[in-house]
Amino acid sequence: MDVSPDFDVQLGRDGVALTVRDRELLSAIDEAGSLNAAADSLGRSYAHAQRRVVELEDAFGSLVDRSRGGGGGGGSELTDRAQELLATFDRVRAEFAGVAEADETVLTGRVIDRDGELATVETAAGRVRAVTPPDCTAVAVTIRADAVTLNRPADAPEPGGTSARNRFEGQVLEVDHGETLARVTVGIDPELHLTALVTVESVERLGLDSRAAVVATFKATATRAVARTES
Amino acid sequence: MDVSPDFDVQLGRDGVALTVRDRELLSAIDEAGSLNAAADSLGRSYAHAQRRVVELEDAFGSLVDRSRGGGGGGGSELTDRAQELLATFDRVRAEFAGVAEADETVLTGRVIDRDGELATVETAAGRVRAVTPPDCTAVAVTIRADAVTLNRPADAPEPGGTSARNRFEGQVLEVDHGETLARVTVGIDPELHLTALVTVESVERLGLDSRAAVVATFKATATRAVARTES
DNA sequence: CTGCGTTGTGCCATAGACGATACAACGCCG
DNA sequence: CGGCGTTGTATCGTCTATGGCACAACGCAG
Repeated sequence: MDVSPDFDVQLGRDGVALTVRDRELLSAIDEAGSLNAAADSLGRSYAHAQRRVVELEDAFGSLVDRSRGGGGGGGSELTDRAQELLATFDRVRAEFAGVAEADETVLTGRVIDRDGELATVETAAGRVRAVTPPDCTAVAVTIRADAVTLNRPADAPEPGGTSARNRFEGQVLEVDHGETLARVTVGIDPELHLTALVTVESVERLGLDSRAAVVATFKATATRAVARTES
Repeated sequence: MDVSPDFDVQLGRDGVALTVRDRELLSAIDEAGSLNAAADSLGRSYAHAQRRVVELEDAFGSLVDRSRGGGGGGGSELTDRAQELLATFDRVRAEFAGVAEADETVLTGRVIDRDGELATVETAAGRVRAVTPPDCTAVAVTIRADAVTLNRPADAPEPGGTSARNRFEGQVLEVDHGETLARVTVGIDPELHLTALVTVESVERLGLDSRAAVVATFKATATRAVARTES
């Protein structure tokens, strides 16, 4: 189904959420040097922008040093705390964007063992360890392509020596070259393809031609299962 | 700064976004067997719920089989497509939730080489390969704890044999045991701590006691950089 | 044929977010 | 001392999402 995952990021605190809209406002204040000019450059009303800044400061602490009167009539600039908030916002947003874009492999299976948040899921392709919500046995397991590491069979880490709890042997079926990133489809099983996102450089270094043997590994903590309605 | 990242998931199509609110509505229809009872059980108005279903179907295709008249007055049930949409929604939401919860390590540095989306960033602790937006040199690199794999030094994969492009040697500084998951802080440098989220079982299997030597690896494609305002 | 509970539709009310406008307060500067 | 551009504040109007309500259409059960 061709739907596109999308998201809105927020940084919450004291029940107030700093949204992308607020991020734009603070950023504009930083550039314009005054709340008034910032609201104007964004095509927003000064009144609302001013109120919003006060609301945000109630929750997040001092964000904008404002002064009125004086040379040029006054002005405003961001505090260090506000700069830090903006940086955090951008980082979080980038992380979410990465997830929204990422290809993913979905396996269906059943929980055969559980230990707290972690479960072992029996799937058509074998057993997968994944973070799993409580009280469900029929699950769908999602494996993000950027979480899958590919290894040459000879150099693949011993299962006992790595924290990557999931390990599948397979062969390269297809390499979808991008400019610097490549999407590699690994056949684990006639029924199961696993997609990995790796650099083109890795493709060349590992010799990931079609039919090359590879070992795919991924961490249990990067793998999420969700309850599946039995149909 | 104690802010909590939060998010709203949506599945977009044809300019219409299926939100968490819509997910609740569809789910309630599935359980209640009628649009009327569903709206009622959610404390929402039937009129709006009905209109919303039509809006969604305009964009996503047939979602609810509705019939009026007949035994019991009629009723509604979800189509397979709707069930599939709900499952997709849950999977995406779980992925985002994982990101929102995850601890992360932030490194600041400068881009010293760039090849399309990928860049090499020079940081205090060494060079990191990360997905990087265009046109920026001062960046902050985010490494999610669930993307970091820990290896015993003896079993660590050869840099040439794995697609994990980032590799740091260090020693365990602290292990924060949870029930089944543990947050391991690895000292790479006096200045740099890297946090990894691994299973408790891995902690025991790898013997991750304090001061144990480990090799931390993570993929470039799972590492995001964002522009940083030079201060 | 009537009753009943459903879907479908239209119209109005309400609440929240936001813009528009007006005006006071401030403080340097000529 | 007055001008100027800023911040601060109040009030009103608009837009959008949503709830409330009324009523028609439907189709089986009795």
